[in-house]
Amino acid sequence: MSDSIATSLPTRFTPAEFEESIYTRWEQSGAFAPAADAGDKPSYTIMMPPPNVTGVLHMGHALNNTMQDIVIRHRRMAGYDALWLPGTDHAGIATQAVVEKQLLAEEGLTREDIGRDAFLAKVWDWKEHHGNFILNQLRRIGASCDWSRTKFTLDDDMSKAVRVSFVRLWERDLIYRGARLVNWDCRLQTAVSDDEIEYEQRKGKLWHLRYPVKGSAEYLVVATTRPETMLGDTGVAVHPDDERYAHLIGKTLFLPLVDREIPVVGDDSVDAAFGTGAVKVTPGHDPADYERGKRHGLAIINLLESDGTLNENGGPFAGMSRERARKEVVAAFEEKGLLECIEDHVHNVSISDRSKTPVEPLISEQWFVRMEELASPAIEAAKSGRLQFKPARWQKVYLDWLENVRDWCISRQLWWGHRIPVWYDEDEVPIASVEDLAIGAPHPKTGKPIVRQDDDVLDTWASSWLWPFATLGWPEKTADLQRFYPTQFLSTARDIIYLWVARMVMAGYAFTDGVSKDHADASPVVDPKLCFTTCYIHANVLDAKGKRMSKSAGNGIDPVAMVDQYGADAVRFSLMILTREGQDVKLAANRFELGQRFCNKVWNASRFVLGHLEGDIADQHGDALEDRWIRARLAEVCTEVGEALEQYDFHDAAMALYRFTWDDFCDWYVEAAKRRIWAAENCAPDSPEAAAAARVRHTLGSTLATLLRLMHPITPFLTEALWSALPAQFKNAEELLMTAAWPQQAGLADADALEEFAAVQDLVRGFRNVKALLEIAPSEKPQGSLAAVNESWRQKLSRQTAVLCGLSGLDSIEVHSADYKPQNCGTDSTKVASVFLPFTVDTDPSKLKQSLQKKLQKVRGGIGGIEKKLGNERFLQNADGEIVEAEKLRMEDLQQQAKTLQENLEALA
RNA sequence: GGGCGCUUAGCUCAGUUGGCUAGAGCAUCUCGUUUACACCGAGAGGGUCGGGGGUUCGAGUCCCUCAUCGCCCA
Repeated sequence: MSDSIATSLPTRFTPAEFEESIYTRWEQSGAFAPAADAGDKPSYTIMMPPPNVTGVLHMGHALNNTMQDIVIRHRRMAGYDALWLPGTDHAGIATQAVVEKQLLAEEGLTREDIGRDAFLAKVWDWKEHHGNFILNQLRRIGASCDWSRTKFTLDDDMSKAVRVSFVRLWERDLIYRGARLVNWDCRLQTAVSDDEIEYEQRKGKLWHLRYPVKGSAEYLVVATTRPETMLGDTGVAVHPDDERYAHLIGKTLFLPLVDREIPVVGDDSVDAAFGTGAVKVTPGHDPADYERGKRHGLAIINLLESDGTLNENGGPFAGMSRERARKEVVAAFEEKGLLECIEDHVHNVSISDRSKTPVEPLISEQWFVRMEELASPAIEAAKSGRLQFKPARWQKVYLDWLENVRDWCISRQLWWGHRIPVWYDEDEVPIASVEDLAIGAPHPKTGKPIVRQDDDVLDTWASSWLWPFATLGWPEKTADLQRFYPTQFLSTARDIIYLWVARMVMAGYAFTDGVSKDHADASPVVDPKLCFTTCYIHANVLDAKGKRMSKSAGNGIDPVAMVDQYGADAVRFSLMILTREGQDVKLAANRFELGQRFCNKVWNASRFVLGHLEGDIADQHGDALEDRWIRARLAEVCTEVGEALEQYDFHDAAMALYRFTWDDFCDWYVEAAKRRIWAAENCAPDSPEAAAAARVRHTLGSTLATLLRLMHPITPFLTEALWSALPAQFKNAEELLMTAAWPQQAGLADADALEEFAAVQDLVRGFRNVKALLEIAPSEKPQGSLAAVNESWRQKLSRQTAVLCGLSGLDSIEVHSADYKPQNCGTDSTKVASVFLPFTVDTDPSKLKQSLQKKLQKVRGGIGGIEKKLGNERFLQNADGEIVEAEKLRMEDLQQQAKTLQENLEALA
């Protein structure tokens, strides 16, 4: 190797020294953004799922964004007008909570203390300072998104989009205000949706309470996990078929402590086997009871203030916290002799995702969106196959939710977010408006003066469901919208299929009529309102024990720390190899060594190649078997990787590259190529050896160049660094690999070369194996010989003695025909030939014998299996002709091998 | 209660529509520092594919059932 490259490239890949400058080069080249003029390129768009603006990059983000980056890099190279648009969402509850906490800690103030406007100014201030943190982290993993189009869900144009969407739904009468039992987060004092709730198994108690029956000495005993809610009971339900209580249905009970008379009703929903079989009904504070109450016309009593303390309906317990009221209520029952017993009980508690406190079902006034009508085109899109899920099974999850969709509570009692664009006149008549309505201005419908705007804000999802098109300028018919909508690929986590994926699809159909351009000149758009055609549901990243990584459990692995330690390419490549489609990935930090080793291997193989590209390089390929073989393999791997990426099979693409690079290129081709390169070192520049070496260099260089292109989407930094060291003749004037062309056809299909070189590999393994078994030192170069099974192979192998010698570590090889039977030799046999190495004086053939016997046994086992098949009439009748033929051929091979193994063993004896 | 997924070598996982003697990486053992790489090279050992039943000429693969673990919905 010449000194200049050898000394300029370190022997190990040191990603930290390259990554930053390479990222800067990419960014400064402008290649992250689609070209100003796309010509007739078809567009390919990915909208990045916007992380929370408060967020910190975790492994799930790293995995998801790596996949998106791979897709967009591949499409960009493959000639698409490729846009990957990044952004963040304003994460109403989370962000408000962060700033409230800070405000309290630093100034001892609550948001109410400083007022709405001042508080919002503080949140914006926080966002300006911290809001880009997670996006900057994405740069570290190499994300090639178009930062110039970065969006935030509270940007002015996004806010406009939210208002327009709200007003359009309003005009279609799909928005209504109603009293509903909602999940109330008492800490954050807002409604949260069903989807923002986690269920946690907790140990609790089951209190058995006695309710006296009116006009009788009897008690009806109810069991409850929440005794304090009895203050809001308006009935007791039993199963109509439950004989224990049949006589009580229709009777009246005295509700203790509050002296209310409540009825006993029969209801099918009661599980007679649970508790006492009698259920207290609290329609104001339990969803199931709410339904029961509706069926039986029971009153709804609300017991709670918005902070979770009991209100005046709590009677003597008013003003107490839920916890205190529970103790006091139980004590009161005990005192009156109405507490039957207390059981231990494990039950599910609903926990608010955001505050991690138990939610209270609470009756309150909220805004809702009617979903049924919006859901139907989204259902149809999936059923017709226009919307594809990958893995496909997630379609069922999507459809299940849409087909049973419930109305969406879109109001949140927060300040940070899109304030609901509804104004009221003095009679509380509401009206929605895109433009602000001034206080005192006439109500557009009633003409009476507007007195106030609704205080609440919209659920964050009510802005992110517009993400695929609002980010492109909707509702304006912008050039971007026409150019990049609809999008092609959405990659996200399974737990937001409902929250986000389904709603985006609905929004696409509800709002994007006629916005996309006619793509007929490029890729025809089948469904111009379908916001993406493929929804990829990525794996969950688990810790080494299979538990979900979470901040609270402290078992997360910080992707940025992993990038620091192993390099971004190693992290990316490892994730892709480890993550099989549809399969969660268990991760420990040391798993990234896999990618690190691979990157180092690529680095060093490239060092070797680049070091030898400083000599004369021919403009023609080498013409040896191994040259033809590596080109044939390159053609195969090129097809494999291209197809895998088009189908979003990231694991398959990474695996194909790993196999080709390590096994084929490094272990076989480069090793084989050394022979001719070194042979030329002592020859004149015009010698045949020098000419051969120049052609080998061409094949080495061009193979590496193509390999770098193929690898670039997965390991962009490494390949870009190596690309810049590659001589111009291999680069086709493409200075930046990131924007270089994807190889459509590389290498050269050559079935003969594949078969012949596979035979050479078998023989090399045979020689190496015998050499090891005879305990010949690797540095020793004995003289070998081989006996080909037939004349055709004898001739072919005669031409490959040089490469066989070089790879097997032999001095020379004699090629004989099948009848060649040397004495005192160690042997092995392959499909096409037996190999022989002479014993030395102190050879102990016992290991060799053992090995041959074992192999013979295995081969005979195989023969037995096939004999059984071929001897079976029904196999011959039923199996495909091709299969039968293949079995017969295999049989011949195995019998040939058994025969030579047998003979070779006898020769040893 | 309903649905989905996992179970293959010591560990982590691949195994297309059923059809080579079930593969890889890590770990283990032996040998080696040969001018790209010890984050390396060569060789080796290691699995009755969770249990049972069925369909079939043939099952890791399809069907039934049981078990285990995990996730989602109610």
